[in-house]
Amino acid sequence: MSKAERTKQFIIQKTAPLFNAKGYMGTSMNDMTEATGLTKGSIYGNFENKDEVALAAFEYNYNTIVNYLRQQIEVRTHSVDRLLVYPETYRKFLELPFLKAGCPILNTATEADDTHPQLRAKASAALQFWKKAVEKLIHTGIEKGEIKPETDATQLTYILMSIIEGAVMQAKVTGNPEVLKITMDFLEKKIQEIRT
Amino acid sequence: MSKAERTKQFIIQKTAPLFNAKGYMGTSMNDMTEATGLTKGSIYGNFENKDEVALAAFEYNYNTIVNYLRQQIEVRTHSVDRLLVYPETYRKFLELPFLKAGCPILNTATEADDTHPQLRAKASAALQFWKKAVEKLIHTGIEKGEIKPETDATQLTYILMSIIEGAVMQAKVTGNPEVLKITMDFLEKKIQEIRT
DNA sequence: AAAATAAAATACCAATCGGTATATTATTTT
DNA sequence: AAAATAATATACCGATTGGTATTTTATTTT
Repeated sequence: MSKAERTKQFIIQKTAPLFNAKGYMGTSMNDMTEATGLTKGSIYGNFENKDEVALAAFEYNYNTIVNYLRQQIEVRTHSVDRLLVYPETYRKFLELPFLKAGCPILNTATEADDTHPQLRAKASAALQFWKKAVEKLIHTGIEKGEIKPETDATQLTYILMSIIEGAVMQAKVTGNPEVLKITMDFLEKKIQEIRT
Repeated sequence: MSKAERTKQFIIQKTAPLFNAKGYMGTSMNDMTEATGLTKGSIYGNFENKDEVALAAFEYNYNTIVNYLRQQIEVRTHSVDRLLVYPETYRKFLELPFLKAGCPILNTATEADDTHPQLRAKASAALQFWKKAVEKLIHTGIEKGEIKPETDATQLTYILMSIIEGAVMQAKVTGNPEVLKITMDFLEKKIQEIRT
């Protein structure tokens, strides 16, 4: 890895939490130089513009969560236990350092949907990816005989994703984890119900 | 109503859609003069600063939805039918002009939770108000014998709110109403189940 | 180690940001 | 209608925005 490549990664890693907490519009070049300790010239030597950093930062934030979830899922064998990783993770999201500022998909989607086509596309693709991953988990579970074959995979997937995103938004803005506890309890029960 | 009061309302009405679509940071004073046709001096003659307009705009956006929902609820008599107003409304939110840019609570909450304490507080209060309104609808339904007395009002309320907000976010950013159809179908079934 | 190259810092740019003092125009009140 | 007042427009402010050309400093390659 060249010096440039290392610096590039360093900039992404240092600015990613900023973009997630303050948004694209709310994060200035000055914020970025402060967070990295680098000068504007250095940042622009490694990135074309602010957009490019923001897009890379979203990718970084998103991958951090995906990697965490993937790791948690991998160590479990039963498909139902694997599905339970989602409510178990988001139940405690306020304490997870990389989720403290909330879900990057949610944050990016609401800011960018009417303003930033490139970021919007990335958030949209992330949702599609998430949906397919959960659906596959359910289908594999059915094939393995661990999940009831009559389970509506698409419906359960959409319910899981919607409840998580909606509850995360509420818990974050109110500072009250109650909604998280109640909805994740419900989601866990709903997932347990499809066990064969 | 004085001229000043009328102009104030005019400014709020014209800038409110802007704040909902582009956010607080994304809406500039220039955007506001363009949307109103007024000059900066005129806006600052009626408001202390941009913050005050943004707070009033949120209130306006929020009240628009509350009034719409209240009106839809009022014309129904049965508590279950009243609850069904929520999934029925948000199922078609992409077509409702005042919801085209998405839910103002969702948009404001995700932008302001880490950046703008005043807006954050308003979004938080709006959620609390919504929660109490739905809970009361359920409790009244139980008292009137229209809803099963064993219904967990708080749980159903949180599920309703979370699913709606999560599905709205997804439908908005992907442009695909599928998630809305599936989750609102589920929510309607879930509401029908508590009918006595 | 010297030369060549790559990366980072400095110093600057025009444009836009939110905001204001003052002048002008409408609207009320007398 | 005149005078007083309220509301809007004009013209400006310093600060900050994203971005760049150039110089200085590190890092590679020879």
